[in-house]
Amino acid sequence: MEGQIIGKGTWIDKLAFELLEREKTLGRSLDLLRVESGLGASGVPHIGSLGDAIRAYGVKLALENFGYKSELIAYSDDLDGLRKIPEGFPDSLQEHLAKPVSLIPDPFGCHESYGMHMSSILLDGLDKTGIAYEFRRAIDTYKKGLLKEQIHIILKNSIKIGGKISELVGQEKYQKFLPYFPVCANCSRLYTAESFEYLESERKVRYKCHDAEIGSKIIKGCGHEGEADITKDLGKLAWKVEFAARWAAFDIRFEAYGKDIMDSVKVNDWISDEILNYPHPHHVKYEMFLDKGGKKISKSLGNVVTAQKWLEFGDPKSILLLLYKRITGARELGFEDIPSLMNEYNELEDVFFGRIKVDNQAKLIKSKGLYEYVNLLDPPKETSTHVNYRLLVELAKIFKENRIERVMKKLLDYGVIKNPEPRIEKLIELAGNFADQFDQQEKTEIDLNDSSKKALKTLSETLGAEEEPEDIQNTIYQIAKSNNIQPKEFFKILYQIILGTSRGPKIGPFISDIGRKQVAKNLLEYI
RNA sequence: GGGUCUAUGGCGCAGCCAGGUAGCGCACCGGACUUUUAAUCCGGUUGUCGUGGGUCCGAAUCCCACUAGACCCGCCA
Repeated sequence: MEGQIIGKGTWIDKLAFELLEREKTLGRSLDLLRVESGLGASGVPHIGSLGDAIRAYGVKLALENFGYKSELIAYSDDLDGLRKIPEGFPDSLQEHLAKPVSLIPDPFGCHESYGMHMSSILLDGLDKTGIAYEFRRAIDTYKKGLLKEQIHIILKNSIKIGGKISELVGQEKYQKFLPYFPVCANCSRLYTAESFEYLESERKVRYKCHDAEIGSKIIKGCGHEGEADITKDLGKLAWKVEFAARWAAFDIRFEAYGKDIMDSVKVNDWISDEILNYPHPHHVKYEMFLDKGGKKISKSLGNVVTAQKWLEFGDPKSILLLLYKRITGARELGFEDIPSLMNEYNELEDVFFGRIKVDNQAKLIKSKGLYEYVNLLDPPKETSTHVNYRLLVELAKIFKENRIERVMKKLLDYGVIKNPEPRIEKLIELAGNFADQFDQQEKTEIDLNDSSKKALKTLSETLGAEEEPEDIQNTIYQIAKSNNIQPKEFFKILYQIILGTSRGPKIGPFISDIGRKQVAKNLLEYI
């Protein structure tokens, strides 16, 4: 049990600490420690993309907690070319393939470009989770020439770089071409224009626009040959070298990355250190989120885990908890994780306020720290009323009409809560959405013979009249018997009609909860 | 070809990244309640932590090797 605890005891603190140690060794200024997150702007931003920024923000918080000034740059890669049309997007985008996403009109017409449409979805996710950032865009960065010095140095060293890329990651391409893609002056496509010569004194690249293979598709080039001025004309560095240019230009000290771009980071680190003479930022690698096993079949939009969709079922803290609880490990992710995350947050809160005892001191501190990060280091002063999310889902399944009111009443009856609160209303709404979307019961065919119909009729009539709720259970039993139906069968039929399942809560009190008259009407529909 | 991750009760998983009595959900068993089922509540069973080494007073946790599976890169971003 030795070794002192760093900061708040989480991996975030450890990471920030390592970063600081490294910066001190490098002897760089500690006045402002910038962290960066790259936001893809070509695909629909899912929770993994959001994770990159949220985690970087965690590091920023940790640095501030250590007493340093820090800032998160959210950089939208909106000069990237569109490589394929995302699911659910119109085919009209076909003609824009390979063009920079910020030059493609928004197919939904609500933003200035396709790229901004995508970025705004992500930024909205950040806003909703309470992440503060400074937004920068690739297109502005290049237009303003913020990277021009770095581009120049990189292109001057392109032969050395091409060789190194081949050595580090086995990609031969940049031994033949420059790691710079001009936007073709004729057809505005990006990847089709291959640059092959750098005219150093003029700061221009010579390029030719020809067919390029992107994914499994061939994109036709227009055959245009031209020169592009790297300080003025639109174009961008290849990803293998672009990060480095950005790090150096923006003075970035930390950037997390997913394992899919591991190779790019390896190359960029080298470029940064050796070519641009800017010690690369501190990194942490994270695993990608995977679909739940077997869930890949359906690529419908409903299966893409976006922050917006997540927030229909869980609160922002559940997203933060998901991303802050750990960084290592491959993870299969789906909306079905929301209930346990919602409950886990409550547990953490109990630990934080000392309502759950944790013996291990290190673990106690870590749990408390995690709670603080999930609250963006501004934890509530007092604990809130906890309601188990799964219980809410169960109740929401039963009460579909006037849901909030009725579930709230049940919670009061159960003694789970003392008073109705707006916060609980919100929870019921979330759990209700979850129940509606995911907890669909298997629909069973209801097989009714004449005697069951007769029994249902009798029951319906009885329920329609005034009756003591306590007797309903008994009445049902009697009706079944007098119609020569196994009570077991009759109860099953009732559950199928009322709930769409073959089982359920004790039916007498349940029927009075829903309302006898309502059930009576319901039953009639089956006769 | 290169790389990363994963392996923990019957099933699904947490715990591992900062070593200190192996946990949760489902399932299962018992009890309470119920003139049936179920639900609910209370209690309980379930493990050589993939294999083999190593470090340590102490390893699910750290290190090395191996086995199996998943994923990523080798287009592009």
